[in-house]
Order: sequence, then C-alpha cells, then structure tokens
Amino acid sequence: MNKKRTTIKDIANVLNISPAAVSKAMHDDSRISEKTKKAVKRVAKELNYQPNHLASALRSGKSNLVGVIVPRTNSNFFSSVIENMEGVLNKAGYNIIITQSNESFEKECKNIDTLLFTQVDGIIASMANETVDLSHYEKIKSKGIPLILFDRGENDLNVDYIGIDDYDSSHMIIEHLISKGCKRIAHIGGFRRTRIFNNRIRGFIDAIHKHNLPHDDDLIVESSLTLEDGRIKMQELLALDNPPDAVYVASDYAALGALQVLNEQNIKVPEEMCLVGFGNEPFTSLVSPTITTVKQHSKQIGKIAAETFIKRIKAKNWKPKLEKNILKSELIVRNSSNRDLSIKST
Amino acid sequence: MNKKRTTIKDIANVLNISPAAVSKAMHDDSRISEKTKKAVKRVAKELNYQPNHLASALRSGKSNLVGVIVPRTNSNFFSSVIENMEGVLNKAGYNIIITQSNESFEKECKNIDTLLFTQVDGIIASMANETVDLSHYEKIKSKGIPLILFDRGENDLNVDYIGIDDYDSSHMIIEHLISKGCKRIAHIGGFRRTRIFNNRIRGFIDAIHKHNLPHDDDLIVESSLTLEDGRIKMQELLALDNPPDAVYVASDYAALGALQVLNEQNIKVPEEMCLVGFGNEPFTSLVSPTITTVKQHSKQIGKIAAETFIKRIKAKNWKPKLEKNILKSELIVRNSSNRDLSIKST
DNA sequence: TATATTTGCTTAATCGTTTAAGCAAAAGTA
DNA sequence: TACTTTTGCTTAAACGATTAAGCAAATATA
Repeated sequence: MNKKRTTIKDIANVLNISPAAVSKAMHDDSRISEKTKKAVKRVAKELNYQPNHLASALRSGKSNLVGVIVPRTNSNFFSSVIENMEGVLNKAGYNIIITQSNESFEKECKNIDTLLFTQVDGIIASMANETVDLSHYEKIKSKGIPLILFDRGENDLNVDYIGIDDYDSSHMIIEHLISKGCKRIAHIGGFRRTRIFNNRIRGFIDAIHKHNLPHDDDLIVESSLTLEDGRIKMQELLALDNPPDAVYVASDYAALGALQVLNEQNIKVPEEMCLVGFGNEPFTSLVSPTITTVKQHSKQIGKIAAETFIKRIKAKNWKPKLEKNILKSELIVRNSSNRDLSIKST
Repeated sequence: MNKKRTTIKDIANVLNISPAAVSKAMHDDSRISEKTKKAVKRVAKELNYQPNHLASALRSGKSNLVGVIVPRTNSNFFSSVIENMEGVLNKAGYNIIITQSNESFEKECKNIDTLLFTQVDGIIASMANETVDLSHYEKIKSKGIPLILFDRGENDLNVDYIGIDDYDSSHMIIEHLISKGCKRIAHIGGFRRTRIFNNRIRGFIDAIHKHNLPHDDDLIVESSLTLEDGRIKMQELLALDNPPDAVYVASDYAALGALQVLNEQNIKVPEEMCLVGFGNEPFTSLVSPTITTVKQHSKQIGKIAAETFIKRIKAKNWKPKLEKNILKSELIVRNSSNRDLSIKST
C-alpha cells in the first residue's frame, strides 16, 4: 500500500541535489545544466512523479483551470463549442471546468462563485436567458481574471466576445424566403433584452423594410423559444386574420414546435408555409420535413474563445482593446423552405 | 485596483487574534467561543473574505472536486445524469469537473490523467465505446480515490456501479412486441464487449427462447449504434430472405436511422414492422412515427452515483462491499410499435 | 482550599511547489 | 595575472490554509 506520492523532494534526495534544482530542471530553467535536467527527468519517470497541481497553483497563483459556463450542455451547439475550446486549452496546458446554468440567473451566479472559489484563471461563458443583472459578471472582471463571452453576450460588459453575425443572419434568411416567393414573413424571436435575439429581430425588421415587405407588429413575437413556446406562438400566428406565408423562428427547438402545429393542422410545409429555424441542431435534419436552419460555426467559436483567453493571459499588460469576433453564419437550406418555384413564382 | 485577496491573516489582524483561531472559528470548532466566531464571521463578511481553496486543499489533501467522464455531453441521458449528480455533490460541498471522451479510448486515458493531475477526490465515469483495456481505470483505484461507474460499466473492475437492468429491459421489450403480435423479432445491438450491450443481447436471446420465438443468428447484429449504423443494419435486415416483422434497436440514434430506411422504403411502421429504440432521447417523441423506447432513469442514476461517492469518501475504512445499483427501466410505448390488435391478433 | 478539567486561545509546523537572493566555481576578458 | 561575467546550483522564504501541541485562565470537583 504505497500511499505516499512522489514529490520533488524525493527526486532531489535520489540525485543529491536541492528540491529547487529539481523544480527548475522540470521547467527547463536555463540555469540548470542539460545533464542535471536529463537526470531529473529520468528519475521523475522512474519514480512515477506526478506534480502536485495544488501546490504549484498555490505558490504561483495560477490554477491552470478555465471555467466554462453554458446555459446547458445537451445542446449540440454548446457541446461542440466546448469540445473545440477544450482542444485548444488542453494544448496550452489548461483544463476546463464545465458548469451549466440551465438558463437560470440564480444558478449562473452560483456557478460563478463556484468557479472563483476554485481559483480558475479565467472564465468563458454564454449567458443564461434569464440574465439581466450583470453584477456577478462584474465581479469576475473586478478580480482581474479574463472573462470571455460567446454567443450570448452583452455589450455593456465590455469584454471579449465571439459570436456570429445575427443581424446579417436574419438578412440571409429573409432573402432566402423572398427568393422562394414568400410575401408575408413572421418572426418568432427571443427576448430583446438578450443581445443575439435583439440583433436577429433588428435584422429581420431591416431586411423586411429593405425588400418592401409588410411590417406588421403582429408578425413579430417574443418568447423563451422552447419547443412549447414555438407551438403556442405558431398557433397564435395561424389564428391571425391575415396569417403569414413563412415563419422565421430564432431557435430550432421552437421551430420544431411550430412544425408540429403546422403538421397537426395539415398545413403543407413548404407549399403553404415556409419555415426556418436557427442553430442547426441535429434533429432539424431528422424530422419531416427537414428544417432549414442557420449553422453557427460552433467549432470556430470554441477555438477562437479559447485562443482569446490565452491571448489575454499572456498579455500581462491588460490592453483595453477588446476582441469582438463576429463570424459569418451559414444558411442550410432544407425541405421546410425549399419549395418549387415553377409552381409559385415571383 | 485592489488585487490583494482577503486572507485569514487579515481577519486575524483586525480582531487581534491568531490566524489559527480564525480558521477554527470559520469551521465552528468547539474550542472557539461563540463571541469570537460571531466576530470572525462578521469581519469575514465585511472584508469579503473568500477562502483560498488551493491552500486548504493542499493542506488537507482534499480538493473537493469530483471528476466526471462521459462519452459525450450532448446526449440527453448523460446531460441529465450530470445535472442530478451535480445537485447532490454541490450540496455536499463538492464541485465537479466534466470531461468528455467522445467514445475514444485515447481521450478517456487523457481525461483520467487530467483529473488525477487536478487532484480530484473521486471519479464518476461512464466508459467509452472503444474501451477494452482497463489499466487506466486500475490507475485510479491504485491511487486510492473512489471510482464509481454508471451506465457503461465493467464487472472486472470491481467498483461501485449504477445502471439499469439491461437484461430485464430486453425482456420487457420482447414481451411488449409479442403482445403486439410480432413473430419474428430482430435485434440491432451494440458490441458484446460492452457490458450493457452484452446484457441487452443476452436478455433478447433468453426472452426469445422463453417465448418460443425463432432464434435466427441473422436477426442479431452488432454495431457502434450510430444513426448511420442503424441505417445500414436495417437495410441488411430488410434484404434477408426472411425479414423480421419487428426490430429492437439498442440505441435511439440507430433506431432513428432504421426508421429513416423504413420510411424511405415505404414499409409501414408499425403495421408492417414494429420498431423499438433505447434511451428515450427527446427526438423519439418528435419524429414520425414517434418511437417506442426505454427510459433509463437518468435522474436517479445521477443522484445515486453522487451519493455512492459521498458514502465512499465518508467510509474511510475502505469496505470491500460494493454498491451495485441496478434500477428497473421503464418502457415508453409510442406509435412505432403501438399497432391495433383488432386487425392483427394472437 | 487544592487539584483536575474545560475553555479559549497561541505557536509553530506542515502540505509541495515556486522563486528571489546568494554564492562558489568555471569560463571569459583585459 | 586579476578582474568580470556566466553557469549551476543552494538556501530560505514564501503561497494560505490546517492542525497537533501547548499553555494560561476560568471553571468544576473533591
């Protein structure tokens, strides 16, 4: 029962040098001879030395841990972002702690406390739907550790941000729908208080105006964008005196709910109603009809977020110039909007 | 720019007592007077004291961190397990570090190294599909920290395990299909080397025999159970001279692939072919027809796994009696197998 | 009143590493 | 040869908490 871990002291004893020399040898300090370095590394391997992360973190003030906060992990988008973030961070010697807010403001605050308590070197987060008060994020900033936001961000916080161009995405969608002959387009959006949803709504309205389509307030609704919200809002839209001939939903989950209602009411998609979602969740290609949606480049977002963190850590002199990475999104046209123009036309 | 954190020393200075007294007061040591405790806690709050987790972990040898390894987080099952595990562990003062293996053996090994390096107090894991060699898990055991497996476990490791009764689940499914008039049932399973898939196959075979249905080796196939695998294996089954009238697929993803093929080939589900999946992924209730599946009680599995860990930590004297929690699963009957018996009957 | 026990703290060592400071010996320079 | 510089290490003090040991003063017990 060999409970005792090997420490640098043990290595030092074997080689009759000081623990300090061992520590420096392990870090390839220039003031240690190659011979000693070789010997130290050999003995370290022989004794199966595993550095005590806590001790080095305590001494150096660095934990080599990055905290990640996402609304939930069981979304394809977030899980893909995390996977790619992890790849970059692991290579740079960082490990990540993933926490979920479940879209709850309270849980998000707790997560931040947990992460700060764990002495993470930085936090990469995507805000919960509920979040309006930003004081807990200010807390991170005031500690002086890097904070990077992605997808769900907030301009007021004045921190690095990586996301897609939501405003432009709305334009892409509207132009696609117009090209499919749609004349009266509705938008089931998220709440305006969240930046990305506000941008999507602004993009929607501006694109509508640009192309001289009717701007009817009844056609723009806000919700939490759950599947159930999608159902309810779709029903409301269908009950209008003058219902739309296309719906752009700001989330795939809500789009699915809308699709269910359309199927139930025997409204043919895309013939009678075009439908577009957002996020490219896997199920969009599995349901019938398959749903046209927007790909958010989760891989790049993850990588860039991680790289931005590393830049911030390396730049000791906290430069105020912020990274605002806005990626172009990609429209994935599927059956829910891909109707034959030879029948209906311009 | 107030970079300096408050330490117990600062509190001690304010109150003119020793840091040791402060530490004890914070931990409600019986040898500290109520008056001092009150004062310490008041000053701690005033100075916004946050205990340095690294220092206490280093000294006490406990990190209060639990490592979690899952094949992937973007599955509803695993994300729900994690959420519930987290609830229990947070209450007990533990935080969790989530890592994903992406079903890769190599990544799993790396994750274990990462977690051990981070000095976690225990590891709760579900094994990757690829994993056959168990030496890296033995490494955890040899460090003397608790290892708890769930869902994807392995008897040879001789550790605590929480999962559902896969053998019994197969029986439930077969009996349900027989009650729906199915006479020739096929099984698209996972690889036998993984315990749960082996159990499902064993259960399938035994149930077939028990009810005197034909046991045809062509009707039992093994695969990685991806959506694509489901497609391929379904096509193979349909190409048989004597194809089945029902298919039990050991994963919802593969079941979805099978359903796509059936839809494409205009084979009516459930009239001509009954289909049952496994896992109760959300999309099973979203596709058309909805898929009959098995609910795995992710919430309970998460909770019990966390509670088992806590038990192990508290039981300093490493009792060899292992927890083997086998929960009963629940069959969720949906349209893909719910055919009208008044037409076809016993 | 004398002794034992309890209370409420302090002192100092410790966890394993990093790192500033320092010091010989070796090598370079004039 | 006499000096500066570089090399290759050592010493010792941190980092911030925990904790065993100890010691007065207060309280209890005989």
